[in-house]
Amino acid sequence: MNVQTAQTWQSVQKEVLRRIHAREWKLGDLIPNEAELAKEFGCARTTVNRALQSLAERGLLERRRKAGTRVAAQPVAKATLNIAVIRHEVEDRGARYGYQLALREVRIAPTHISATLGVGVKDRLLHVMALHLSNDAPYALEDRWINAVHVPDALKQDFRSISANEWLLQNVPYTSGEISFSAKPASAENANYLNCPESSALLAVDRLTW
Amino acid sequence: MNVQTAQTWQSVQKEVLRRIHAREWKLGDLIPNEAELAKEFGCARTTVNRALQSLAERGLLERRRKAGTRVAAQPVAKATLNIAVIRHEVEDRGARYGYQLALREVRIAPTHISATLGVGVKDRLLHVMALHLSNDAPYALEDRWINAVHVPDALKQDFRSISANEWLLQNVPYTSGEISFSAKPASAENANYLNCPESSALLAVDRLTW
DNA sequence: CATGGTTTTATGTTCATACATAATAACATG
DNA sequence: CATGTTATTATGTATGAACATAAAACCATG
Repeated sequence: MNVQTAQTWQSVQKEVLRRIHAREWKLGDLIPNEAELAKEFGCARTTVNRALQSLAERGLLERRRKAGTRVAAQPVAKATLNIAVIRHEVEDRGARYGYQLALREVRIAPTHISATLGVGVKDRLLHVMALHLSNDAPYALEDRWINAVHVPDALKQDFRSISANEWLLQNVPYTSGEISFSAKPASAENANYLNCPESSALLAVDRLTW
Repeated sequence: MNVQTAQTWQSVQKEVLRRIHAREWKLGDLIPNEAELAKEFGCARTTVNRALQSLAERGLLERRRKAGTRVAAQPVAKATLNIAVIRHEVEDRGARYGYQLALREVRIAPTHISATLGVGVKDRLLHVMALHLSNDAPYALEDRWINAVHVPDALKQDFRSISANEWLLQNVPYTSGEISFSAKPASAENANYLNCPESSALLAVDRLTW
């Protein structure tokens, strides 16, 4: 009953982490309940609760009422990645940012787009394509479909001086979405915009946001 | 002073989110302090604190002692992505998983590797290359350098039946790291292992974990 | 022995209070 | 007027007590 003093929830968390790493508590193991840990650490249960909850959010612990807390059997590493505005991405590297609108139209979307967005095949969407430049060299091609029903203000924007990427982030802070990464060879159209050889390896970031 | 009842920290969070989205609080705005919000919502400051802290973690609010809380001027969208074991990735898609060790050696790493890992140029690292198969087709090529100083047990593993990916996750739960995505054309070596044309577009996931 | 209700238990959350801490603002002092 | 010192203030955190809730375990009843 290794009583310690000066407990903050971070220090409790640190100790719990240590035990997991040191394999005192192995993967899948049930760990002592909050009350016991509180007694051992000499702090309030609330404090232990805060520490464990935070670790559960990170995916290192799995907690269920009544069942108790166990070390995640399969510690799904959760990474948080910061999705920045493309302009900042470029500027943070010390490069000069440039922006160029390539296309802006309101039209019926291709079926695979309307299906993914969950809109009717006949619904009109705002379609914007633009080039982001880093030191005048093509950096990224933005190809975006915006549902005008949810973002009516977007129709008023011409996106000639500000990118949809940045405008949306400033005007429609979103809270949830999906992202997927893939690598694709450059299509003829891509190659044209990006000024690169056809079928070069491109990083495609598909986003879906609400 | 819109007093409400039945406040949970989630409901407070929801209301704060609503105000941000409704632009009652605009980007960069200073919002009322915890005590005021608590009074308005008719709950304890602790509850408001919990709600705001969680939103700050998500990157929607910026908080500084004494300075107060403001809506993030640049709402850096933070996405949490789950890094699964490759085997599960494959199996979750209903495919048959296969694994094949291609190379296992202990050697001095190339300078760009040792530099990134922050080890001496003469330090010996465990180098493992392996192929992950999905329905017998090459799915991913794992190219891994392990610092034997930090993970001595890895030297005892031959990685012939379990991948380094999975073994490490099970035996060395890590807590922090970096990930970067990029697209690369397949090198001759890659193409050989993955059984694909040279210079096809590959998604490269560079990880650095402690 | 299946089934449904009841108890038990571990986590989830709220609250009031108290004190800690960082950072700004106000002030004083040379 | 620059510079260092001292309040002031908003967030950060700990605590014990209380009640909520989900889920497992137990038990009775047909």
